[in-house]
Amino acid sequence: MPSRNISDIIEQYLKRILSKNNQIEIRRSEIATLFNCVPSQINYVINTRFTIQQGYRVESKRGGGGYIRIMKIAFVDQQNLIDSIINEVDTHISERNALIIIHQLYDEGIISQKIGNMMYAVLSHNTLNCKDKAAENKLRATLLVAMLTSLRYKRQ
Amino acid sequence: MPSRNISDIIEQYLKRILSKNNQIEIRRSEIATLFNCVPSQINYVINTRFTIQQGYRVESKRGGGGYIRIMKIAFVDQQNLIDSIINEVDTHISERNALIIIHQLYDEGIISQKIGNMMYAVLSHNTLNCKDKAAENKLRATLLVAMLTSLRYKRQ
DNA sequence: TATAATATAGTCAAGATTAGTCAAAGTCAA
DNA sequence: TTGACTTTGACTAATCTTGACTATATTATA
Repeated sequence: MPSRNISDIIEQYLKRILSKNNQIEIRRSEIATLFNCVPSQINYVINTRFTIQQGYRVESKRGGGGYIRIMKIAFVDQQNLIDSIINEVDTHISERNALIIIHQLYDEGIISQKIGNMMYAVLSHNTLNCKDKAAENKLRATLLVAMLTSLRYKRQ
Repeated sequence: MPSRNISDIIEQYLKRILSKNNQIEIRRSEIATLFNCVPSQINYVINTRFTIQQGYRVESKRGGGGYIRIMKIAFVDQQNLIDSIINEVDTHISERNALIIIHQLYDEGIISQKIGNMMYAVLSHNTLNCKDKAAENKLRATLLVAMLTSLRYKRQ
C-alpha cells in the first residue's frame, strides 16, 4: 500500500490505531506537528476518509481542551437493503414517496412504528413547509438520506 | 475519556457526587480553591453544564453563609419531560444544545440509541448546512419540535 | 436601629486556546 | 493538458479562562 502523500499516511496512522481501539481522540495541532503539516490538513483527511459512508463518526470540540474524536461504526445486518433504498432517493422527493419509503422500512422490519412516526413527523409537508415546492422536496430528500444513513450503523 | 480542561473536571466532580445524592450544596470559593481556578469559573461550569435542559436546577445565596445548591430534577413521567423540553426549545437552537437534549432523552430512557442517532443525523450541522446560521438554527428548532411531538404519542 | 464592614455569589468582556472553513496554489496521473 | 486530488494559510468560530467590577446577605458597630 504505497502512500506518497501526507493525507494517505495520516489516514493509515489513524486507521491503524482505530483497528485496535475503535475510538480515538486526537488534538488537531499535535497530529499536524507529528506529520509536519498545517492543522487544516487534518480536517481534509477526516472529511475525505472518515465519513459516515466509510463507517466513521466524528465529534469535536473547540477551545481549551478541544479535541477531535473518531469512532468506528459497526453496520447493521440490513445494510445492503438500506443502501439500495438510499440509492432510490433522488435529490428531491415528495411527501407521498417519502411515506412509501417509510412504510417499506417498517415492512422490512428495519424500523419500529415509533421511528416511523418520527420520520414522518420530520418529512411531512406540515413540518417542512418551504416557500416553494422544489425547495421543500430537496430538503426532504436531504433529511431522508441523513436518516437512512443513520440506520446503516449501530453505535458500538 | 481524558478531560484536559478544568471545566470538564469540575463538572465530573460535581456530577459524581450528584449521582449519589441528587442534591449538593457547595461554596463557590471552596470549589475554586480545590481546583485552583478563579471563582467565576464555577459559574461558567454551572451555566454550561447544569442547565434545566440538562436536568438540573440551581439555587444560590450571596452574603455570609452563601452557597450554590444544585439539584437533579426528577420528572414525574416521560410525557412531562417531553413537554417541558418542547417548551424550552425556542424558535432557534444550536447543534450543541440539540445534542444535549438528545442525550437527556436517552438518559431518561425515552429514546433508544437508534432513535438518538437518527435525531442527531437530522439535526447535525453537517446535514442542515444552511446559508446563514440563524436560518439553520431555526430549521433545527422546527425539526426538533416535530420529533419531540412525535414522541408524545404512544403507539405500539 | 442605622450604618459600616465583611463575606459571599453574579456578570461581563477581554484574552487564550482550540478546531472549522474556504479558496488559491500545487501536484500528478490519464 | 486537463481535471481530480492534495496542500497551504488566512480568516472565522467555538469554548475555556481570568479578573475587574457589581450585587446581595450577614455581622459588627455606632
